[in-house]
Amino acid sequence: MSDNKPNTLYAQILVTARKLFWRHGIRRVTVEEICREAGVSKMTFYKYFPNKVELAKIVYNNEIEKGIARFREIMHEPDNSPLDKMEKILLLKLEGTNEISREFMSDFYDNQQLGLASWVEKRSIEVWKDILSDFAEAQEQGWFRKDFRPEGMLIMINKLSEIIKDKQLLALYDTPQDVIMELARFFTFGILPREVDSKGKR
Amino acid sequence: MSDNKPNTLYAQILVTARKLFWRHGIRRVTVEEICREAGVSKMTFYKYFPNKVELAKIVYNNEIEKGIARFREIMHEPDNSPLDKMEKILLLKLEGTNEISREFMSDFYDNQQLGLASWVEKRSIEVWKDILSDFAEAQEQGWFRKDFRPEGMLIMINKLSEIIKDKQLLALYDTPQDVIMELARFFTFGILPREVDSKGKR
DNA sequence: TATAAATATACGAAAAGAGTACAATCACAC
DNA sequence: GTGTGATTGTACTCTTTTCGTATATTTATA
Repeated sequence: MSDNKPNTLYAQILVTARKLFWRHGIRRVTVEEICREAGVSKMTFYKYFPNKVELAKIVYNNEIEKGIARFREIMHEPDNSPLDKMEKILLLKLEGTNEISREFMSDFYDNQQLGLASWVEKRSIEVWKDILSDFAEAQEQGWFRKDFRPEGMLIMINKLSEIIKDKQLLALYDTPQDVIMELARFFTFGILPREVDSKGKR
Repeated sequence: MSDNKPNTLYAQILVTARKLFWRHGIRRVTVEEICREAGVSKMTFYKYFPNKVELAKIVYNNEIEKGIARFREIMHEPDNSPLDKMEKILLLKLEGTNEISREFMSDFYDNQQLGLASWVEKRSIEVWKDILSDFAEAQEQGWFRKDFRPEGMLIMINKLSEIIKDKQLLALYDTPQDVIMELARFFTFGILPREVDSKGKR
């Protein structure tokens, strides 16, 4: 029924909605506007999506899934050293490929009436589990210290991505990439099992 | 009556409105939102401004005036060589200090009903005259070729500011500033009266 | 304490947005 | 060509949002 292949009307609506939601959030964007921008009639919209909020959920889900995919890719790439992985994950954050627009998210949380906040809550627990299992796997393979707790690491990664954007810090280095490399190095060698320490060098 | 000094409620509303209009345009922003963000009651809003559209006009005017002021400053600074002036004007454009948000402007033009488009039209003719008189003055002082037409130059400056942002061009130079310098040099020496050519060097 | 300024709340009127119905149109297989 | 399903455009109702104002209350200040 709902053709989610690219170059379909379904997809057109989806990318248009993402673009608009990203810039202005959900509440500021109207269904008619999405239709106009996507070059699609309102009837077609309601054929594929029940309403704006459900569309927003789908957009959100797609984005999360894209993030996870990229993340998993990095984690499972065998040629990556732990240092490489750390660097790439931080880069992912920095580039914002993995980041969801503030305008978008604040609408998710503000409109409590719609129950979006609790929905995100539930959804992010699933994602969390997903990512943690990846870390656990990596841990079994000896990528990380046995007693290292992945939960804490995820929180730190988020904190780190804030640090990366810090202007004062940026002023100390030539490029954002340099900051990332520095942080990744600093971070990684505090996590690695001692025997693997040497492997992390590049 | 309408206290337009900073740190007044009037000014608070103005800067808040500008911020919101800049990001989302006029139609997406509500009066109540401006009030909430500015920490001001709705009654106070309507004390100082008749309505949202008039507020938008004031925001627009202020911005234009700020742009003209900076422009005039550059044009009248006696220590500036023509090359310097050109460079600084292009820089002004690049930094976006002088640029008005697209979201904002498109609302001005789209809502034909409100007559904003024609209002902007009228307003920009005045501004145009203003700037052109500055150029004429500069021309009398021998900054430019006698047969040079300032109208064409303004159009070219706008075109140039687009060129500056061109990514392919940026790739050829180390920094945007380099592009500007190059363009300013190129542009200026085609405009100067021949006798002044040497003065333009730096 | 008097006075002006600002706020909070509530309200009716107007406008915008959501979602649906239906006839007209388009695209394409047969 | 004809028929079929997908898509559009228009028009409409119903709901929500937004506007602008009225009124009573609070705050700040001289």
